Amino acid sequence: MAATTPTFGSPQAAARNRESLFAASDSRFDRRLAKILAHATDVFYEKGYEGASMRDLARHSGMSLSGMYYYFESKERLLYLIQKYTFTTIVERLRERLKQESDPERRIHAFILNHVQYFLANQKAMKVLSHEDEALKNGFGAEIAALKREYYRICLGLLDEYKRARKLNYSSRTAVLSLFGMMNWIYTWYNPRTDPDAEQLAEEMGDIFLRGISSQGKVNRKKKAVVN
Amino acid sequence: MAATTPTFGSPQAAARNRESLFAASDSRFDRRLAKILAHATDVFYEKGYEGASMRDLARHSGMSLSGMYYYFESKERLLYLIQKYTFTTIVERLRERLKQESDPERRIHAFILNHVQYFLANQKAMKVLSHEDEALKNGFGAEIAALKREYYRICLGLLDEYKRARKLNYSSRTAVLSLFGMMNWIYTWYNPRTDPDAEQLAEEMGDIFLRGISSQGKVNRKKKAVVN
DNA sequence: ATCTGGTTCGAACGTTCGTTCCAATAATAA
DNA sequence: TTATTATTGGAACGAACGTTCGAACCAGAT
Repeated sequence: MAATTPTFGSPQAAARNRESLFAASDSRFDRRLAKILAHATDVFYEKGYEGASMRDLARHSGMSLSGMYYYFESKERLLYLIQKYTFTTIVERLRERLKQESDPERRIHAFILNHVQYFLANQKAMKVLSHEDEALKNGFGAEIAALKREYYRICLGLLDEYKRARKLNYSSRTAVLSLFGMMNWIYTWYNPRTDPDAEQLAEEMGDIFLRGISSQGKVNRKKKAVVN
Repeated sequence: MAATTPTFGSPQAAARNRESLFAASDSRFDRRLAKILAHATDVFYEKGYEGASMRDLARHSGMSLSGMYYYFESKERLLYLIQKYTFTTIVERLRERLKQESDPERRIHAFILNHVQYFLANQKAMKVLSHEDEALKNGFGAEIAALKREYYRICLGLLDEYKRARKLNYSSRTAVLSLFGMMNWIYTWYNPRTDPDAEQLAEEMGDIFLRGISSQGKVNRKKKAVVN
């Protein structure tokens, strides 16, 4: 219940970040909050949600421990704000990209490119989103879970489209989740100095995945040619 | 240094689990330790390493808090023992399976089947291994990291074999890590009541992956046939 | 100069953390 | 039985945790 109807330490702070989601960081308050979220993302990235203390977060934000509570009511809500913003943004961008593509195969490529690009451009936030999946309880957790389900369903829809258009028959669920696994695992191994950039990585993964789901039956042992 | 030359609370406990790795759970001590590890795996699975307290672990083991320290010197070492045992076992089983396969494609399938089967049969331990990757520091962490590298290299070798045998040219590194992503992500979504069993899941993922890396160029838009 | 509302922080609250000490108990050997 | 060793747990340690409180500070308006 504290999750759905939170009591804020200060009435000014309360009215602000309740619904604004600080997306439009206009006011002084919103701008400062956005900076705190950015620093908190760094700390969560390095120490994990449980491992990071409010004192760590305060120190990295250049603010006192108690001062933090002027901007959010609890550590849990801080994580929630980070995850919600990150997820909302990636879904937003995806929707814009999908508007411009109609071919089922290209739409899947667009999905993958969007995910990988955003993932690498915001690696820390995306790790916090992927890794701290179970950290939020009750209301907070439910809201993020809903966003996740929405994102999942978009991808599922793309794969169903593609399956119908090509008359294939794979399990869309297994395919979606395998694809998510490929992409979300990136944060555990990616090294920007030695590994390919976002566009190339998206292409490699996209090729593996699309070829993987695109033919019936087992792997052919001989070379193939177009017959029709 | 505490990691490489640990001091045990009790001299009896010290000599035991130092090198035995409790694999051969013969003595009373080893059997009890194995049970504690099993219960601790459950708790780490549900609450994470940082989120699980020694008091949680003790309660689930039906033992007093201080009694736990007779079996291991620290919470960190407890996680280390779980991870080391799990990883050692999966590598062991893999080596046995690979002995029986010589065809490069079948060897990759064997790798995937081994991983997925063990993953689903020991889902909790495998989540603790995958998810709590950065929890161990210094000596403990280095040892697990070495096992991980070994496992990675085995898979890399299999993909290189396959690439040479089929005269393909994908990036083995990206391929390995994509495959690991697919498989290790399972713990975030798998539902034994509704999702396919290990053999079928391994087959689906194996098919996606192998077809994905098996052809050159882009996805063909037409049907294919064997010509040679 | 005073007032007002937004912003900051030092100090402290009560709780929980991992770990230790040491006495008590159970098992085994003599 | 007694002597010895292996195992257990109650109580406590100091440190760290998330959160709260109230006083202080700062800006801009009056």
